[in-house]
Amino acid sequence: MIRMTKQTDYGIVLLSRMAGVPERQFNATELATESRLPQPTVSKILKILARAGLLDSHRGVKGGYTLARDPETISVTEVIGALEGPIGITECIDDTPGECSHEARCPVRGNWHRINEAIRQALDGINLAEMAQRPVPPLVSLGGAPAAQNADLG
Amino acid sequence: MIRMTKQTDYGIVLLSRMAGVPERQFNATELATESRLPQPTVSKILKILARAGLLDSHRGVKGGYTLARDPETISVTEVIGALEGPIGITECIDDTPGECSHEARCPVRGNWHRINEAIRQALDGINLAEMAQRPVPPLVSLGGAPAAQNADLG
DNA sequence: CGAAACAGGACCACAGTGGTCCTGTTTCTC
DNA sequence: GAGAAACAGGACCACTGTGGTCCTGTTTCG
Repeated sequence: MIRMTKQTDYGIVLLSRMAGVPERQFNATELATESRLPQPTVSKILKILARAGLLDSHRGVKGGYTLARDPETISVTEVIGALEGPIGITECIDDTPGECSHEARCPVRGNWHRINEAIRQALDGINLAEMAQRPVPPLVSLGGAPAAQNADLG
Repeated sequence: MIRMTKQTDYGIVLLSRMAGVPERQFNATELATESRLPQPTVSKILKILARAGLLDSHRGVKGGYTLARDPETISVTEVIGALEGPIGITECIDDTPGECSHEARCPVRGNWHRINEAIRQALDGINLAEMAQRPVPPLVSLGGAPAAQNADLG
């Protein structure tokens, strides 16, 4: 499975929640409680997002975080970029020579860019406003209808 | 950065090389030498790919591996799936209930599927034959006429 | 029968991640 | 002005997973 770190996972969850009420200010404790995530972890993630410019921070007693921009203008790509660095899969994301010891004879170097670009574009097409929507009805309150045990993707 | 393991990275490199001469048989030592990768690691990866049905293995002195199918019919999705499990980013890839402790209140659960699906489709559109092509001028001549550039993705 | 190559594990060092904690600094309230 | 609340910025640590090696079969060719 292609993994992204939990930090990024959580970050998107947190931002999506904030995107639901874009103008409101949230503080770390509140978001942690709502999300059932550990408070220090939430705080850490919010700090990173603020430093990346996705959130505005307000210090002091009535401080907290607000979205720096409209959720429609914040793509998933940006969030991932802030929390994990540039979108990409291999070490040869950019064209900096000398990064890869197999550079000279790597037959797929150019094609990785194709893959990375495909992923980047896919993520670029999804913004926080869309993530804040709820496309599926709540699963839990339905009396626990058992889903397929080995659900697969394809 | 969204990472995939080096194992998968190497796997795609190896398969791409094999896809360049689809009918030929390669053994692990040979591929390791060509790719400048450690032989045991290459061997390990090839074994996994064979078990997944992407390669046919031939034991004995003149044994080795051949592509199980035409490279055009093997997508990057399949390779990644064989080496890392199902394509996806979060733990809630499938709809199995109970996997995620935040399930009940996770506002983005359904939307992760959108992201995962976008990535899956992006990777699905790239096959081994395309990866075997050389979009950059060949630095190591293999004596074969370079295939015509196919449809560009980017 | 011996050599070469795959099959299938066990095993280990190491890096990266997840998570906690501590010490500032700012700002609101009393 | 003092105290509390909340962000800022690191340091720190346990643990998982990955990358890589190695060993013991088993098959097949010469």
